[in-house]
Amino acid sequence: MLNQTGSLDRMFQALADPSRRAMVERLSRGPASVSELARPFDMSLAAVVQHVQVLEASGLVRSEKVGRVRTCRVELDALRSAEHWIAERRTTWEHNLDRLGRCLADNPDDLNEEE
Amino acid sequence: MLNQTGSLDRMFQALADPSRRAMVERLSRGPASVSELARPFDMSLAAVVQHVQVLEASGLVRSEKVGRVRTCRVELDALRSAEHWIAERRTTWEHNLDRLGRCLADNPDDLNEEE
DNA sequence: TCCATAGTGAAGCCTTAGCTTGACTATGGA
DNA sequence: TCCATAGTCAAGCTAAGGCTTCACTATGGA
Repeated sequence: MLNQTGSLDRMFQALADPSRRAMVERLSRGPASVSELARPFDMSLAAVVQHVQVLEASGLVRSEKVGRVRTCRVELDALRSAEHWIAERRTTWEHNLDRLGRCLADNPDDLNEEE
Repeated sequence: MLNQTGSLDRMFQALADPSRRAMVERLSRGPASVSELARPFDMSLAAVVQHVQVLEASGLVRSEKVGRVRTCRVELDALRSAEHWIAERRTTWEHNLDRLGRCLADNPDDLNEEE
């Protein structure tokens, strides 16, 4: 869990590209070869391979080659940790708003501070 | 909800930078001015302003200027929708693994298909 | 044995990101 | 009224990102 900064960088960076998100989307429905991943795209195979490499470097996807076919699948833990980072900030902020709300409800005069 | 592709691009892109994540982190603990956001960084104010603009364009942060101070705060909905995208893929894949597991448990002979 | 399939690797190209600096514009307190 | 504060705007620079093409390397089926 230490120094996850770089890995979060790579994960969010990986998810920032619509083609790569589409690939993750596809892989969430089951493993696929690079060529299968490439099918929906109007893009060279080489480009798709590069996207897969980015996804793999980010930890979001794992792949292994059997014969001449490289099969890719999503990596649950990485998905979880990206989700978790966001959830943490969200809930922190939600609790803040909550406290603020209760505070305002308790002291209705404080809308304009110190007035 | 339609055509959220571009906005997801911008959100994940925004979260891909460690400085910007640190700013979101800071803002999740409460609103802050641009200068406050800048304080922890060894970076020009202008650079920080540009980060804030990226965050704002992504929808993750909202800001408003009062007097000469621009106050920033995180936007809950955007945070939720980024989180949601990941959660969807994750659960889809989790259910897949689940089904696979049950399937293998039911037909222990299918480990090598068709053999 | 031959050919089509499935990738790999490297070079190059153009665009975008993440800064910097320097000049400039409100604001607001002493 | 003046000056420090808090931003804003615009160049410009370097590096990274997202492609392409082309040449090349297994594999596996007919």
